[in-house]
Amino acid sequence: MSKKKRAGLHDVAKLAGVSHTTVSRVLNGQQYVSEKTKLKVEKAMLQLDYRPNLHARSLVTSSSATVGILIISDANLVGSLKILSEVSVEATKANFLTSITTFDRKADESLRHAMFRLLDQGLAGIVVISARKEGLDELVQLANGLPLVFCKAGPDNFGYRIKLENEIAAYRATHQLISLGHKKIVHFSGPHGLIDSDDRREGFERAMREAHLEPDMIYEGDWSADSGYKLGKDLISSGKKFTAVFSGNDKMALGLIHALNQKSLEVPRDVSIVGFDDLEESKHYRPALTTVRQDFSEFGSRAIAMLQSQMAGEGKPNFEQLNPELVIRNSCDVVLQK
Amino acid sequence: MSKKKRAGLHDVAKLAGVSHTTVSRVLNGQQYVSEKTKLKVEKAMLQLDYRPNLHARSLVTSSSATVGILIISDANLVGSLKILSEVSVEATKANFLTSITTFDRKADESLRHAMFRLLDQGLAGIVVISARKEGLDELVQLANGLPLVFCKAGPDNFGYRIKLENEIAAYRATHQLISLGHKKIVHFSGPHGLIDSDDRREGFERAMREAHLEPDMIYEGDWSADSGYKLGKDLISSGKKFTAVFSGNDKMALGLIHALNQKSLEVPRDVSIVGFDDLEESKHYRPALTTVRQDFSEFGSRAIAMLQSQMAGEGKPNFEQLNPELVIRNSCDVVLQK
DNA sequence: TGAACTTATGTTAACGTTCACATAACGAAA
DNA sequence: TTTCGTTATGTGAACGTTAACATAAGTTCA
Repeated sequence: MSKKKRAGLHDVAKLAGVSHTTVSRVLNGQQYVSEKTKLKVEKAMLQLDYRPNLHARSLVTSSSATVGILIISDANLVGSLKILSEVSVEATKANFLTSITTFDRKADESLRHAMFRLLDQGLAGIVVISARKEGLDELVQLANGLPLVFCKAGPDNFGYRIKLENEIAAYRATHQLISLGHKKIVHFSGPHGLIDSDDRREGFERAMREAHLEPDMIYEGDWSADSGYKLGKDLISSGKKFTAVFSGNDKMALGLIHALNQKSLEVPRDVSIVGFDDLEESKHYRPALTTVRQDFSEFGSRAIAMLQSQMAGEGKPNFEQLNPELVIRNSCDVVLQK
Repeated sequence: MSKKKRAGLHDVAKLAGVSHTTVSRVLNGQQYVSEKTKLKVEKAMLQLDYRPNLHARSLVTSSSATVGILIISDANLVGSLKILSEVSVEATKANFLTSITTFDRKADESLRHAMFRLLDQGLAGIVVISARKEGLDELVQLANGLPLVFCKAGPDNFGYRIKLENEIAAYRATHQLISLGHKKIVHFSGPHGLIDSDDRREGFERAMREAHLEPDMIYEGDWSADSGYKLGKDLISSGKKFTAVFSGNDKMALGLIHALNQKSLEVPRDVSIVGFDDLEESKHYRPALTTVRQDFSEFGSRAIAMLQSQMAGEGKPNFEQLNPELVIRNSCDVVLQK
């Protein structure tokens, strides 16, 4: 319960018998400090348990070594949180602090306002994590040159963005089904407007068209297993013929399997299914799910690297895509005559 | 690309024809400002697009309206991230900013060091999210009176803590199995030392003992479906007799079901299972899982409320527990003679 | 009428840094 | 020796706020 005030540069300086500027120089590892005084100062710092006052530093330099993260929340919050965590860890490694703020599109607050929360802190850069691109242009303007990186969705004309190659992955997943002989293929998509949903749907459509199949059976869910279940029931009761489903994510695929099973339809005997995400547990579904593995692990390091390259003024906008991989398991089979 | 410097209090003051102190008073909504000048000042602020410099403010008040969140990462990162998100949202509602830092017990960094990252920022309070209690006492000391709240694990003698009633929930889950006539009940626990694992194991043991059953079949996993699968295979090949399993979480239960199915054992016909968590998808497992629902939704608001009560100096340490609920579905059945 | 509050505003000094600039000490080159 | 460059250190002014204190103007009341 020491009521003593924290030691400042001046206190250290006095103890070490030097000027506060010299202490500052030692603190920032600048040149032109003799080894001898450096040692003296460091000893004094230790002795006084000195810790620099970041606010004072930021005030004078008008920027703190902090990266801000703006999470625009949507259906798939967990995914965004994983990216958040990644970014935060990498930021720490690069000696940045992390400040976050969440924006909920349903809340009665403007995105502008949320962005100001970050901007007011005088940050070194901002990472925006969003699944929709609406309103994101405004952020670029507001940032006004401050280093900025978008994860997942981002404005079309803005260079610094990181996303998965959803379209290609979905193309491959669909193609897998087609190459097994399926022709009546259904797609369960995520909510309209989410970049993941849209990209995957487009990949599906492209694969179908290339095979001269009509991509006309598309059902929209909300990523939840519940919605997959509901969509499955709808699909079955619609009486439409289909032999395979490409689900926009694994959880909806699980719900679908449930719905199928309730009508005594088995996977892959009656219906083949490909999912998307490769959740840790997807291999334990019944049957084990063929799916697309997403690798979030590089989001963080790439985001920070992009931020740093902007800080260094290196320019070079680079649009990075991360490459998912198809994992073949038991939920698909060659098509039977029906 | 306006190269103009941001307007400060002085600029606003000059434009409004008052002193910067008056502007400061308007800014902070203090009394003793006439309506007339208040309007003048507000107009000037708007005109100059004034935004206060938080660093300058923090420097003089030596505290920023920011809550820090320290996440101590472990096996169940997703759970911690959900709490993080909750806390952050509630903090924003209460007009706090949020600064986070992650600490990985496996990294070659000390917990001390991670805590200093937050402490150095001169925060208004800190929320610690940890699944293990090791090393947490030190944090209380380091905080040195700064408002502090622990989510999940916390030092035994520290008042401000929020956790689920894991022990009671596990007791009920186990009791459910016992009341269906099961006697040979296995428990799949999470990693030793995690507060969730330990509490659930204790609840299991208490229920067993009260029913005069020996809680001697306890297997330790790591929360993953993979580990549940592996444990399931081990259990089966051990040849031990059992009719029910209380799994420490739903994912391990899923892995277990997988392992059981591979040996042509069906749930609940051959083995009854109760899980823990009630994941959104657990009702779509095959069979739908009887499990314990965890409600994280109050973690955030309670944590912030606790922080605020400490800031206000209200004292009153209160140890809050959140109450989970048993959800009965199809994975349990009365015991058959075996 | 003026003493004593209350309300409204201004003056000035912190807060703990960094940074531009001035200066001191010390060799090396002339 | 003088002069000059390099290295080492100190001085003092910012940075943009808040807060203690001083002062001015109004209002109440004896």
